[in-house]
Amino acid sequence: MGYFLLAFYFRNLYQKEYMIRISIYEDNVRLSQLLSLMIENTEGFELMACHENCLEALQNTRTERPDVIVMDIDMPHRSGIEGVVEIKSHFPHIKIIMHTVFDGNEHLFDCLSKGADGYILKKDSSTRLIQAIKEVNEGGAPMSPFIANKVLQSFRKPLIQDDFNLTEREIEVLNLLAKGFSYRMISIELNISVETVRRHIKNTYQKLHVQCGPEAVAKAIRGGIIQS
Amino acid sequence: MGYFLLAFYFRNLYQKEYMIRISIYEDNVRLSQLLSLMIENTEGFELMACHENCLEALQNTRTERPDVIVMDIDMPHRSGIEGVVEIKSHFPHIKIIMHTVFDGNEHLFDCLSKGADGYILKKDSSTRLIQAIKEVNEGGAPMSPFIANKVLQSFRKPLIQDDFNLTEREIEVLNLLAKGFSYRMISIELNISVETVRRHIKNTYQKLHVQCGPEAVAKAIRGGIIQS
DNA sequence: CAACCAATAACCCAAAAGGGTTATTGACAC
DNA sequence: GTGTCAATAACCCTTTTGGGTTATTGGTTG
Repeated sequence: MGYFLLAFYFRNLYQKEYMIRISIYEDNVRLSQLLSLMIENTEGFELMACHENCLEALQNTRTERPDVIVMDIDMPHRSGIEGVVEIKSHFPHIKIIMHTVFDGNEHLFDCLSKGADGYILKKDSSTRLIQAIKEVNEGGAPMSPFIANKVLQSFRKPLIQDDFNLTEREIEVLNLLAKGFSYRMISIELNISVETVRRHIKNTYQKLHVQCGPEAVAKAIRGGIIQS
Repeated sequence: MGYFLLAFYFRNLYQKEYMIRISIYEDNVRLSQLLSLMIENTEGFELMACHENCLEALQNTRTERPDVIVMDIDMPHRSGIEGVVEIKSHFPHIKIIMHTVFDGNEHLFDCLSKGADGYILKKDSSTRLIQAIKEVNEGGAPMSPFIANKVLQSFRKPLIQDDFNLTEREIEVLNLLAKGFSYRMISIELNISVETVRRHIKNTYQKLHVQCGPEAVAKAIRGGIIQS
């Protein structure tokens, strides 16, 4: 009997080590019950708790010590995004998957910049969320296809991005200008006369339709002509 | 016999409509043969062609009319990235999945900004690529977990981003400066004296450790103090 | 209530910037 | 071989910019 208990104890210990500890923040009780059920019935998953808001997120996290948090955004009193900020600032290693109906850019990029590790839409199947929890726990970044696409699109530079026909030399000068070089310093740096520097800058202003250095630099950086 | 041929013809037509047409660009012949085999033996996939470089990418694409292109990056004569640019500029609707060993930021964000629709590392299993082709064809954005993570990380703003202790007013002035306003114009806009504008700008320069307008604007935009 | 700071304002002055005009040279294209 | 254009250079002249110094007012904080 003693051996049996010991074996049982070790078996549990062993299991626990490989269990993914999960906490949920979701104000829709029906949904959170569904999620709870699914998680509890998934091998390797251990549900730590379900919360209807993230007022005590920090407290909860300290006691529950989850590996992965599933976080709704629209919750009473305190948005899930605030929860992400708070949790990530204290426990940056804990993975947070956003689970929300919002598919707009606003919330999406807000969450990502605050450190969310995944973004799954509620309209996706619940099994997708289960899969996402595994993915994020293995270091991935699960996203709904629609979301992944938005993210990729955010990198696409507008192809119509004209470079305003600036010549290489003009761009070179513009770069130095943005670094705080005066005309004189630029002329020394490039081994040309100040007058030529002035000439390049004048041409640049005309092409960019601007009338002074600060405006030119702003336009150039925003337009991707000079690196930011 | 005539009926049989007709039926056969229509069956093929019918099938073709639901086939995903795929072209491959890959200079490693052993790998491309493997991929070819896998694609040809996947239901719903139709392999259009395998190319060892993308010198004729445009030509090829015109005749093959693929739905999805699997594109290596490191190929002789012409990099896959150039291929992406060329193909996407003429056929923006064709999905391109990068399939490469490069997992560095350089190539990754270069490809994404040029319009790649997916990014799968070669070290992933080949079945992952097959799955990715399906995903991208359905409008998703397949990425290796490691890559997805890099992408998400690129959104995380450095939390230590100091605002250099600029006051609201100073930021206001800086914004106008970046819009090409002279001190005089700013003073009129804000209904303060030119001297005060000068004062704000002087303080701003000190806080930013810069000595002129263009440099200040560059630093402010890059530091996120003023919107880009 | 003293200390601090943001916002305001003024003065001096030298250096830098910006607009206009003109010109030469070397490449590349038609 | 003529035209276009990038890169180079010069001159003139006015306005703007930027560094230094000093000072007042009102709000916040210890």
